[in-house]
Amino acid sequence: MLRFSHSQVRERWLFVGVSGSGGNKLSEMGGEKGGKNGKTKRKRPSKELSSGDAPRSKKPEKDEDEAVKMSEKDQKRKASRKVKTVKTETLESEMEDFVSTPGHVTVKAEPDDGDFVAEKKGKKRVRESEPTEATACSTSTVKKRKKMKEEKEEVEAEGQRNEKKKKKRIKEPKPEKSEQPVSSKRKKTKEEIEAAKLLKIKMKEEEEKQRWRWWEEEKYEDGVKWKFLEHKGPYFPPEYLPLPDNVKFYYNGEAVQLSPAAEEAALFFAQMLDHDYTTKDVFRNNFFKDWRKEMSLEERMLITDLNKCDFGEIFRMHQERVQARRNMSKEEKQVIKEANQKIVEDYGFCLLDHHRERIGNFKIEPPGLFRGRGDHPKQGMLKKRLQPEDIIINCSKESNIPQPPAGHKWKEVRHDNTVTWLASWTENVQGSCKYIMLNANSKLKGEKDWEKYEVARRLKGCVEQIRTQYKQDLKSKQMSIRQRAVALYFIDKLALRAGNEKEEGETADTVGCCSLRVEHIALHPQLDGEQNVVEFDFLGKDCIRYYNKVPVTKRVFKNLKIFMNNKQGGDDLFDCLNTSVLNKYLTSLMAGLTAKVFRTYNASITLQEQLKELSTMSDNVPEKLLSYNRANRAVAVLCNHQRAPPKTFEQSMANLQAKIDSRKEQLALAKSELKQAKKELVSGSDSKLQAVVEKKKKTVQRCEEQLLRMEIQATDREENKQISLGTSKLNYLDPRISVAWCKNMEVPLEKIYNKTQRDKFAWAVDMTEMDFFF
DNA sequence: CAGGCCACTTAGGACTTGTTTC
DNA sequence: GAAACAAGTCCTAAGTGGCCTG
Repeated sequence: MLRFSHSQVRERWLFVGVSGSGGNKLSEMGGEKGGKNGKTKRKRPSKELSSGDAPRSKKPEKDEDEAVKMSEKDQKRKASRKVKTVKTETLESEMEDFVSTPGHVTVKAEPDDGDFVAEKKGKKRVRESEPTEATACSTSTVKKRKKMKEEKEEVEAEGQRNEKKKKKRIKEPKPEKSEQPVSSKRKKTKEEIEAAKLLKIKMKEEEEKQRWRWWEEEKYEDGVKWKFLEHKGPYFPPEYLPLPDNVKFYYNGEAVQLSPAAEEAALFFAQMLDHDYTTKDVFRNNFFKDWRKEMSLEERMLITDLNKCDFGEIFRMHQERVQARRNMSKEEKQVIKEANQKIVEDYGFCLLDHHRERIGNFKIEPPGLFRGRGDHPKQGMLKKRLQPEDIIINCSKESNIPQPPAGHKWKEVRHDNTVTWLASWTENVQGSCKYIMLNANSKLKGEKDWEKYEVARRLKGCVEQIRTQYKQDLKSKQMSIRQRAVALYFIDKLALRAGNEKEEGETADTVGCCSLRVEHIALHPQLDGEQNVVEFDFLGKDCIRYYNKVPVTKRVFKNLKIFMNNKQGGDDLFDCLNTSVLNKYLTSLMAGLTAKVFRTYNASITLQEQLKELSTMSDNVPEKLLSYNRANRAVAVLCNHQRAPPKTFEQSMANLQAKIDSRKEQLALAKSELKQAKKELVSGSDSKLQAVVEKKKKTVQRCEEQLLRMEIQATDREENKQISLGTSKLNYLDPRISVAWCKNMEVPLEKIYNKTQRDKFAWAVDMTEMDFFF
């Protein structure tokens, strides 16, 4: 069953699972990996993925036979493995075969105009190839435009946002949800409500006034991120509190008093006992190995088998604590909340170029057990407690340098204004760097975000040329160029990620475009009435399964056949290509162009096109919002942004359906009552009866509206079951498209963006006019 | 180039808070 | 006022891609 109504979306973008198994999450796909093969990059033992592993919910446990078969296969694959170096081979026999095939001239699926998709329905993709008004919104233009508008609209001195607010007040007599008075003891008087509203508006205005309008300022010279930076340093988690005396750990049935370090690790494990993780061998083994490192010699001598460990009492204590926290009184919760607010107030902000900016993650990550995603080889390893001695601080020389906690020292204090982080450390599980950085609504993040969309808009100007070129390159004599062309075709058409090389044995086995292996695709000359279908089945970022059946052009199909020739499942599909080569090429075509820009570009352009196609001015607001969500959803499907269906999905859907049904009954009743009233009115017209009719009419109308709203909600929710809209909204969709749409459609921005999102996109909210065009 | 390091963006799930409904 | 549900926030893992060195 399709989760998304594809008919609403152009064929080009959506080839999601015809068979219906498409897009299922497979983050916990089973299958043991073959042995570790040193720390070589890239090549890794492969899993049986493409052979049709069912989604996790349906997947049967692998039996032993299968496991044996697999390891044999793995070994063969390993034997066949070559180290991937980027070669430049000339295609000889294949080339001949390819060029001499007359087929490619008449391929239906590859019209000359370069439109490689839409032909399926005979529908032509309209691509706005004419240049947009201005690709870059320079600050001066912004200012000028703003000024002009202000004059034109005779806005008061405070600027256009106030006007907006006024409009809002008129348009939306209903206060925002959060502004609604608490349904408290006594009803507040109208005046009080009004006063509260005014106060809220005033506070908003105040906030607006304080907002740093960095987008109206000159940019710094290249590489400089700030001129002054001051902060308080990171906030450390509380020290470990040993278990109470009545809670014991047992080994082999006997109570054992553990040393603090070992006990803390035991608690980490016990806390996770109700989680699937603790049943996995890899997790258990990794944990046990690391736990033993924390033990004293005696403990290590005694505790040799995790299966003989009994964490029951610790687990129950933990459960009780969780419960107790839940059962806390309002007052107690309030106290905690206030304490947390104080911490945020103290540590959550920094001073950047004399503006107070919110820090994104000012808290040091607490110790615990590493929870990798999917089949992560390091899951269960102990994530150590960080000390100030592990932390590097970055701030201005002349600033108030943060004090380390008493009795401690920082690892280093540096003053590097070419980076955006305030503190950093090396994490012990993967050995990677971690950073404390600013919030998404900060200048540093916002400016970068804006820049990202400007690069994507520049791509719009030359994308057709690039497409023409890579279609040409499909015929190249050089294998590396052909592979580059096919990879680019996938990246552009399917919005695949670049696919950097990964260190084997260090992370879960996931791939992107350049790291695809032969086993990840299957070629079908004919499938479901389509020709030249490529079936993708692989785990991408975060072990999210990408499953898709895509008709491709004959040339691409043929090339894939060539690439797969004489290779085994575990071999790289693009053995003459990697991301660095690809990106170098892309950058040569356009400054700033890399593989990921295609994702941003295609996501944003899809949103813009979908909005244009789906939404109508005459719709009411809920209908417009449904259209917006559908456009957003088209992007999420394109980018394969999935989520686990909410646990309560079926139930809440059923509830909603029940509500719809009962409302339907109400509507029917109201209608018949109206009919009756009308009849009575005809027989004896008097003003009382007239009033009754009017009243009934209103009831019917209200019922209809409510029903419509609920039905829209049901549709929206059903279509959203396994799709996550947030990721694309936050990372791929140029906010100016949404802002302009809201203005054009007269939809309040609050319906699309919540407070946090409006903050993050403040630059776009402020500068976008109705005529914005991506 | 390869390979490592570094900085930064993108990502889904867990957890918390707010709202609605009974 | 509690339960159910939705929305919003937090958390940190997992990507991308630049740069440097040899």
